[in-house]
Amino acid sequence: MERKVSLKDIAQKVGVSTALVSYVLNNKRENRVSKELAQRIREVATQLNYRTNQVARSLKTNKTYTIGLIVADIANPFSSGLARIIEDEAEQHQYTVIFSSSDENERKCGKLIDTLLDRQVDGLIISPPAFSEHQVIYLQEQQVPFVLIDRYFPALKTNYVALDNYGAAFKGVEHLIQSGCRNIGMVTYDSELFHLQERKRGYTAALEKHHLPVASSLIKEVDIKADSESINTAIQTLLSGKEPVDALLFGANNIAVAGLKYISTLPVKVPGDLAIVSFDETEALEFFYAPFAYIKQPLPEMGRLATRILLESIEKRSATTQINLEGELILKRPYKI
Amino acid sequence: MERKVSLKDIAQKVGVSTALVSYVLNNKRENRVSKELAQRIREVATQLNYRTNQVARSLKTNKTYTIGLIVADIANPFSSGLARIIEDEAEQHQYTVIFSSSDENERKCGKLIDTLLDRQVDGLIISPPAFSEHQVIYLQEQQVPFVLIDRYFPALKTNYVALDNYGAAFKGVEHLIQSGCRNIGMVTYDSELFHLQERKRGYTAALEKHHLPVASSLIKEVDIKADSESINTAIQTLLSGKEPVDALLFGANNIAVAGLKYISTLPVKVPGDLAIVSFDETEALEFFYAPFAYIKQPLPEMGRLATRILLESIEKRSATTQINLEGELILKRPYKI
DNA sequence: CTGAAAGCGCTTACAG
DNA sequence: CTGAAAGCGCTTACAG
Repeated sequence: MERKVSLKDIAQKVGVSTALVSYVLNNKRENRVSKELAQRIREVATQLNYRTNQVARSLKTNKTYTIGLIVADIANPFSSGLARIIEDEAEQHQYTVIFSSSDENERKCGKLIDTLLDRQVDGLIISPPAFSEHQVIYLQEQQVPFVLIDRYFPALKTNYVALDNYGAAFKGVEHLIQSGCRNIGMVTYDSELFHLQERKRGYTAALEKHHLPVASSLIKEVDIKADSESINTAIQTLLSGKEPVDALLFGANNIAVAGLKYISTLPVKVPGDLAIVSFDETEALEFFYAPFAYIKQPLPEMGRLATRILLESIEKRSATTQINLEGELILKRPYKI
Repeated sequence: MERKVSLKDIAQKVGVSTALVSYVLNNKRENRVSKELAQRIREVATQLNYRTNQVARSLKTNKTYTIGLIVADIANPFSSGLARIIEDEAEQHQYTVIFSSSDENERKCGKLIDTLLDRQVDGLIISPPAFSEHQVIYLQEQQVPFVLIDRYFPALKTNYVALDNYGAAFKGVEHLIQSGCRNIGMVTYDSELFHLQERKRGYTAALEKHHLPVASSLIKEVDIKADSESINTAIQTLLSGKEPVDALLFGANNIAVAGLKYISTLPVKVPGDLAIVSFDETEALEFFYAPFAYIKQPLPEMGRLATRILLESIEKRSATTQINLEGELILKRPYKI
C-alpha cells in the first residue's frame, strides 16, 4: 500500500497547522476558524481523499471503538446468530467487532482475551467456557468493561445477559408431563457450566413438582465436544431397559440435531412413543418429520442488551446489570406426516 | 481502565532506555545487551505484567495484523462456516479478524470497506455483493491486498477463491437427467452476480448437451432478499401448468431451505414426482424426509486458500491467484421413509 | 482567542 | 557497538 495522505498533507497544502485541520475535520472549536478557511480545509481533504487513521487516533485518545467478541464457535448458528445482532447494534454506535471462537477451551479463551486486550479493545462480550472464572476475575481486576452472554458465573458479580435456564427447562418438562409423559429422560452436556446446571435443576424440579421419579439414570451426560456417537449411545440406553423413557429433554441444540438424526433411524414413533423438547432453535429442526417442542432463546434481545450494557459501561462506569431472559416454548407441527 | 504499564515503566525501573527494553522484549539485536540485563528486563516486564500496546506498535510499524472480512450475512451458515475457517487460519499467523455483514448491499459494503481501511486492516477478504465492482477497483487502485471469496468479477484481474459454479450446476443437472428427469426447472436469485450467472449457464448447458428443452419459463428468479413467499410462488408455478417440472435445481441454500419446506406441504412425492438438486450444504437439509442431492462446496479449502493468498499478498507483492474449486455432488438418503 | 508544542507507546535508523 | 533521538499520525492542553 502506498503512503496514505495525512493531516500534515492537508495542512501543508492549505498552509495551516495540522492542529487546525484536526479541529475542523472533527467539527470541534468551530468558532476558531473562519467559515472560508474551514471550507477550504474540507475541500482539500476530500480532494486529497483524506481518511483518518484510526490507529493514530486510538493511540492518542486511548479508544479504539472496537469490541471483542468471544463465542464458543462462530460456525454454530447460536453463536453466529448472536454475532449478527451484536454486529448490528455495535455498528449503530460506530463500533466494530473482532470475533473469536473459544472452542469451549478455557486456555484458548485466555489467549483470546490477551490478544484482544493487547489490541486495546474498548470492551468484551464473552460466552465463557467452563473453568474460566479466573479470567473473568482478571478482567474485573483490570477494570476492563465486559459482559458475559449466554453463560455466567453466579458467584461473580459481573454484567451478564442469559436465559432463565432453570425456568425454561422447567417449562419444557412440565409441558411433557402435561402431555402425559411419565418417564422423562434428559440428554445434556457433562459440564460445570452454570447454565447447563440450571437446565438440569429445572428438569429435576419439574419432575419433583409432579411427583415423578427423579433418577440419575434418567440423565445422560455427554462430553461437550462429543461426537454424535456418544449421543446416540446415551439415547439408546435411555430407550432400552425395562423402563424406557417416553420423553426426552435435549440440553442444547447440537445435542438435539444429533439426537433427532439418530432417532429418525429408530423404529420409535415421535411423539407417540417418545415426546421431545429441545433447547435452542435450529433451522435443521424445522425439517424433523414429527411434532416436537423446543425452547426458543430470544437471541436478538440477548445480543442487543449485551451490546448496550457493554457500551454503557464503556462510556461511564455503570452499575452491574444482570439479566435473565425468559425462554419461549414453541410447539412444532410437522411439515409432512 | 487504569493506565497500563508501558515500556517506559519497565525502562525506568530497570534504569535503561525504552529502546533497549523494546529490543529485548522483541528478541532483536540480542547481542546488544548482556544476558543478565536482558534477564532483568524480562523479569521486570512479567513482574509488572507488561503487555505490549498493539495500537502503538501498529502506528509505528504500519501493520495491524488484522484482516477485515466482509460476508453477506454472518448469521448465514455458509458465511459463518467460512468465517470460522478464516479465523483459524488467520490465528495461526497471529492475525485477528474483524467481520461485517454486507446484506448483499453494495452501499453498505462500501461503508464497511471504508471503516475497515480507516482501521488500517492489513488486508481484506470479501464476498462482494452485486454492483460492487467499483469498490473492488478502488481497492486495486489503492493497492490494498484483498481476495474475493465465493464470488468474483470475471472482468477484473483480482485474487479470488470460488467454486466452479458452472461445472457444479452442470454436474447436478446431468445427474437429474441421468436419473430420468426430462423437464427440469431451476429456482435461483435474480442477480447479476457472476457465480449465479454461472449456475444458470451450467444448468442450460447440461440441458442442451442432452437435447432437452431449454425454456426461460423453466427458470424462476426471485429477489436475493426474497421472503419464502416468492420462492413458494415460483415453485408452485413450475409445478402447475400443462407441463409441470419433474425436477428442480435450487440455486442457493436459502432457496433450498425455503423450497423444501414448502414442498413438504405439497402432495408431490420426492423424488418420485419431483427430483431435487440443491446448491450448498445445510444441516437443515439433513432432516428432509426424502432423498435428494446437493452440491457441497469445499468451505474449509475455500477459506483456507483465501486466507493464505491474502497473507501472502500482504507480506509480499505477489502475482494474482485465481482459484475455482470443484463442487461435490452428494446424494442424500433420507433418515426416515 | 489561536497557534504551536507536547505526547499517546511504541520501533528503528542513525549519530557518536 | 550502543545510546538517545526521531517519528508514526493523530488530539488537545496550554502558553502567549
